[in-house]
Amino acid sequence: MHGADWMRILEQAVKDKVTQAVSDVGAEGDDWGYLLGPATVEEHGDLALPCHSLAPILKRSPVDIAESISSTLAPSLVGIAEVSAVSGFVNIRADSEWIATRLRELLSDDRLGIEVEESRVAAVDYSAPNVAKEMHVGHLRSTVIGDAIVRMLMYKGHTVHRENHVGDWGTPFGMLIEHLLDLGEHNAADELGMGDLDGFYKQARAKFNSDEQFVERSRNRVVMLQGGDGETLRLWRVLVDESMRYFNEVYGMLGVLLTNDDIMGESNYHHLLPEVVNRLADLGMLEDSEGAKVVYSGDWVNREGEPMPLIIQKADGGYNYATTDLACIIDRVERLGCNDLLYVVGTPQAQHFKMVFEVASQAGFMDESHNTAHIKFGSVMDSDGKILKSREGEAIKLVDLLNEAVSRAYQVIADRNPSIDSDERQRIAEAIGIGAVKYADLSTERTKDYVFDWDRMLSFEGNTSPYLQYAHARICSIFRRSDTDRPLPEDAAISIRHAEEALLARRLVNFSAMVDESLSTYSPHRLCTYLHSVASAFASFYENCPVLSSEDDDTMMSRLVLCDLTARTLSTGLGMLGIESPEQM
RNA sequence: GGGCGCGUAGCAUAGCCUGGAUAAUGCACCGGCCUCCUAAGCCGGGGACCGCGGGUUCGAAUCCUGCCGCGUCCGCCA
Repeated sequence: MHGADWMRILEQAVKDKVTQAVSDVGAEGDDWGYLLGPATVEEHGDLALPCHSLAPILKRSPVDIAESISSTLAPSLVGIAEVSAVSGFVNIRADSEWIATRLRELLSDDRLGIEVEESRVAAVDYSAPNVAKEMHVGHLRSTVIGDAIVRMLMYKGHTVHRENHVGDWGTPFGMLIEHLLDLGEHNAADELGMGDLDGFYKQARAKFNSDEQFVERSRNRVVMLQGGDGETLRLWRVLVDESMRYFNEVYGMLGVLLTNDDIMGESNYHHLLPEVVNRLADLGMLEDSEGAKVVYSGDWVNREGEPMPLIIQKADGGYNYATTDLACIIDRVERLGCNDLLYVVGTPQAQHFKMVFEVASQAGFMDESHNTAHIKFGSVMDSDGKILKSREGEAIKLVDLLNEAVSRAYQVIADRNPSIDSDERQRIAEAIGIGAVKYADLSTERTKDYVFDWDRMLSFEGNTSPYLQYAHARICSIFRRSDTDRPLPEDAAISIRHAEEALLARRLVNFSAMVDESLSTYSPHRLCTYLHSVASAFASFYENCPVLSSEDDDTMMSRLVLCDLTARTLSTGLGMLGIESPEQM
């Protein structure tokens, strides 16, 4: 297990010696190095080697073996780590001096140890709001998680295509366009531009459910839209543009990277849909089912236990979302040259994506060199344990949540730090309020459902982004008060003497490993957990190890190094999560 | 009915992929700490049959299996 703390650099430094020591005690043949892992009990050390599985091979007790290995290993790790044996475990603890040297390396490294990887090309499909529908808290997850993954990939040196697969096509648009006409184009555009998407959609839906004439008009309008009627397309464009204007406002508030350049709505893949059908037909994969063209793949079955197909083209000639998703794959592989196809989409679509990926592979739209991942996330539930849907009318608008978060943050700053003027206060309130909302979503394991809790989203205490930002701001405050400029001298002397210094130093040295762990599993929450542990270690250090009033200049400089690295680790880490790090709060 | 996922202190979560020592964190609760670098904080404390039962293993929250509960998906919506 590689939890919140995994001292990868120590593992790399000692691995060969450990393997050697194990074989020296007689366990030859296999490579037993894999037994080496993070110590689960912090007091025992940084790394541990459990010797129990060697016992049957060596015919000795684990305690005995651990002691043998320990005494062989200890001399070879002088200057790196201390070795001890406790109840069948060999424990390895990095020397303070060795860690100090690692810190000095980080001090002069802008990337804080995070390596640039061989560059891949990735498409990250995320956010994907629906035109003329309100963005509610359910959209937050995809947008925020996707954005964090994009930032991590970019930091690691990959080329990333952000793909905002906006719902801008399909049968509802007949209804929406007719409603637009009923309201009067100008009025409707105003309403949409004001961000009252919910009202607009619900009114349209209500008419559709009660007015047969309206239903008829809507149907006709869909036909005109799909037939490419000029005026209809123009009206459709109004809906899309007004909605996008509103979405961009929300993106701006949220501080995500998405812009108009990233919009690749469903309508963009229109021209590829016949191509999908043709290619599948040429491969002989298409079968007829009551007039529809479908692909049977895998062993999916429906309610009746019959094989379940992926529908490619409906009997009426229309296309399905599966077809669009296949077209996307063609586009991303062939036009964009992507290696990684990542979809930040809710868990309910898991089966759909499995089927789509399967068909795409079979059809040769992609091959073994392509990595697909459905980065699924759980649903936001209401207090009854039911999935939260905008249609139900109870869902909280995302903008309202964000505004509330900012105004609460504004109030807290006014209470705690009245010296900050109101412009600056507003700017900081946005960083803190928005950060808190994003962090609340990012910090929990993404596949789990959770019940929406207003207070949870708006909390500024405990494992929240304000806690991390607070640590950062305190450090900035220390530097403001000191007469030492950053960046600090590269040859600064570092000495780790107190327990609080040692704990903080250990955390700092693990940053790059934790970033890699977080990205490799597409799990931003791991980075959150790690950053919280850094901030927490800093808070203890801050209380117990005075910096500016240290006993001597060397101690002060050493502590300033810890402060500097902590601040940079926090701001870099928060930056990957799309959260700002104000210098005061 | 079948597929997938989830179940860890009062609440909310991490740990599960890759098995290891006393199950970690936050909120809430109890007790301490601001003449001292920002108390959005720190220090200490209580609180858990890791859903239930089997199995594998020297060792299981973690792997396998059965059951229970909840969620979600299951052909022309996306």
